[in-house]
Amino acid sequence: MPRRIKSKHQHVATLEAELLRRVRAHGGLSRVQLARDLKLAPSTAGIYVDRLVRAGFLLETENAGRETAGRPPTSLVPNPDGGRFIGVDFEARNLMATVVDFSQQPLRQIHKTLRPTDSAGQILAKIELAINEMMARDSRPVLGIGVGVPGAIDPVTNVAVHYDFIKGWSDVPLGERLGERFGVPVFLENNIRSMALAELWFGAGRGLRNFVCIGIRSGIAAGVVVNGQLLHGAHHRAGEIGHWVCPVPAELAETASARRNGEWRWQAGAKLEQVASLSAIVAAAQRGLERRQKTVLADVKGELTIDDVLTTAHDGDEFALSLVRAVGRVHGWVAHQVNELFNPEKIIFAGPLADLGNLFLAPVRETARELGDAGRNLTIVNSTLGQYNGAVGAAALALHQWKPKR
Amino acid sequence: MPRRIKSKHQHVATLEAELLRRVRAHGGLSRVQLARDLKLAPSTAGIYVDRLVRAGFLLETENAGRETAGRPPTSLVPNPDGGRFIGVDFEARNLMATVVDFSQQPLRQIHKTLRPTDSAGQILAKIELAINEMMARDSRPVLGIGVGVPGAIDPVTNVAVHYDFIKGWSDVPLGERLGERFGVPVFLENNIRSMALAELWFGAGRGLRNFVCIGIRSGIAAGVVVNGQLLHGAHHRAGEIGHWVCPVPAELAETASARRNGEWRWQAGAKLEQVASLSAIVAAAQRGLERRQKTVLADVKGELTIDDVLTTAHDGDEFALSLVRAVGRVHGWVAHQVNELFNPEKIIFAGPLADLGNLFLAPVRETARELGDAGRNLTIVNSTLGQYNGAVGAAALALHQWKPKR
DNA sequence: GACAGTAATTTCGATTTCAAAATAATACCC
DNA sequence: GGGTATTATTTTGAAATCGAAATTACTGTC
Repeated sequence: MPRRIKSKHQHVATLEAELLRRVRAHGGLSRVQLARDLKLAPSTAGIYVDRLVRAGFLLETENAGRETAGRPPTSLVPNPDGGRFIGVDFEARNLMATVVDFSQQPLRQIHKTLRPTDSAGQILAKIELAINEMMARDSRPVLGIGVGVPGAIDPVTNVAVHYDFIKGWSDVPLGERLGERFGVPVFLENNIRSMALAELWFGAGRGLRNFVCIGIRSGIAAGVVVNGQLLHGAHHRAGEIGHWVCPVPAELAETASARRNGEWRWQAGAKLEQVASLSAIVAAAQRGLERRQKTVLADVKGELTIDDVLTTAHDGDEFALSLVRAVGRVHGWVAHQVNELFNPEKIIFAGPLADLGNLFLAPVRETARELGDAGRNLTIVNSTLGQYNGAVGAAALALHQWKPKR
Repeated sequence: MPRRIKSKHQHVATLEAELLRRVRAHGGLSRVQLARDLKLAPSTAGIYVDRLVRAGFLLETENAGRETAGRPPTSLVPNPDGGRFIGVDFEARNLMATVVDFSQQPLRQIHKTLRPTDSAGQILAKIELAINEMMARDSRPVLGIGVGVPGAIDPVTNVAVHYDFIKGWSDVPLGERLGERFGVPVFLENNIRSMALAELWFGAGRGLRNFVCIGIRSGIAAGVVVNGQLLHGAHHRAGEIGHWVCPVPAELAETASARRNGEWRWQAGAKLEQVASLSAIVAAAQRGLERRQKTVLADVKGELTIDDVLTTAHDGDEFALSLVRAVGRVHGWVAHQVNELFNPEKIIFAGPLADLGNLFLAPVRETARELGDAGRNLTIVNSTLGQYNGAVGAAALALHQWKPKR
């Protein structure tokens, strides 16, 4: 399907950007391989590559010992000194930022804590502060900034539309504001979707064209990649499975009567976020403590946090483990439903639960297998990208959307 | 994003096909409007349109009284005499076929009944018979054949991979076979997806870029349109929500104990197809009769059919109605889940239940609204295309995929 | 070490597509 | 009825891209 681009010059820049993307994704390509990949004539690929080499975005490298006959290809790699990109990822509690060089190697990463009481303005200030820190101390120019924003965004106007958990976070013209402040292009994306991009380019989704990344943090959402592209939906709200109505395992039920029978239960209007998110786990743990469950969590001083529950589970506490397993079973159901609807190659779980490894993953897989035959074709894995996941994805977003000037 | 096509000539044909698609979708466009739509220079659009007019695929028409200043545009319409396309749609019980002219006006439609005992070979023969009937009696050449196939297909090799309800229906090289027999290009698509295409081009999905069509027949599946394109998934199995694990309303529960409390219930492993498909309705009705439910269905002689239940519901029988409403509630839940995940502009229900109108739709909408706030942005409708839905979609598939020879 | 074989890249018109300017066909105003 | 504004289409020369034919830089063989 041909998709034409407005002006001829814009089109040229788009093609150059596409070449850069390929080279980054698959380091060490030759002109001919690029031509084949992008369905260009070899001569055309040559013209563009030469231009990019001359502009300092690509480097020609010697390639190591070769076996085959024929003129050896000249391998191309992105020039690390081509420029830098900054990625920021935040939600209600945390802000992560990273800088990467032109070959997408991370240079530096920082983490800032946000207070739940911070206003939109204060958070904006902290974002700008973080970006400032990342810009400093380097001769290579910053070419773009990517931001993973919680809640809904409008990628056309680059406005952050709304997020429940920050006061006054409505219609924030984030793109415009940062663009003016720093004088470089700014790219926004929803934050679970930028995590999915990180998986697509660096993580478990590398090389795949169809996968789903499910992020479990305070809320739950999915980033869906179809044909190598992120799914946005009609109003950029695709993937909000936190509002899915789901079954509730006994361990996570709120009322005593619901806990009584061991089976899963349909509870009118039970939302996935209220059943199987990090905050739901904390709430369930607290209910357990009120019931005087036998658990080392009882010794925790002060407010119970999700880290308490997860480390306790990791150390083998039976109660904490039972919560993790129950949540895993719910997400096994989620994986099954998602698999039947999308038929992806892989489902990737991201967030602190994924860091627990098999403690979380085993019940997910087991439940998914019980529910569907198709489960056998499906790979379910934990993300291994860690907590800078979203920031790296945001930086990569900027890097991929950016186009060389002509 | 530029997508380049192999050979230059193939690309030209692709562009011509794209122009034809636009003109058909939006009859009466001018050269300039086409150029704007496809982001071509007006001069380029002119060249291609001229070629298509000369080839007899487009007609220039006088346009009626105009108001605005400026040179009036010359409207373009597809030439009905450009050729014909045949569409076939079948599942275990029925086969529908249609011919449409080049402007996608249906010329003739036929319906054949299939026996559950028919073998793959017999069904193949009936398909060829139906196509033969559609080819006859017309001077305009048949340019392509589209087939809506039940079960999984491989659109690359044009092989029908598998379908449970026809004996021996595995790896049928349908595309190759029909192509050799009739000497024209053959295009395959899964059944429900061709219904979604019909909605996209002629029905409730016209002009939309994101919607979901849910087909309720013997099984249940969804055809998902994202950015104006059908979703296929990694193994062409996307949309198989018939295997979703869903809640079960009391009216549809199988066991007496499950029926006891009025609430919905989570039943381990209850699959949507076993709960809320046409066959599930018949089964639930039969269970009701065994319980000696008061209903006019008790008077039906012979095997109970889905038509019996639906007409009885339409006539106001309280028991039959309760089944329809319960199924409607389940699909309200389905609509909610689909909406949260895809964020489509519309959800369209197709199949015999949709023909019941509000009897079915009201409980769907009510449940969807109860479950999610987002439901307010969402339009849920019944298909109005009737039973030739799939066949028309298959014909349109051929028409849209077909490219003029150069 | 010359020579064939092979694959990558470059060269060289030819074709496609573009942007901008010129032309055509209408409505509206006086 | 003639001039002006407006929009659609066509013309025109230039830029992008192509396909095929050199050319280049290797490996392997005698």
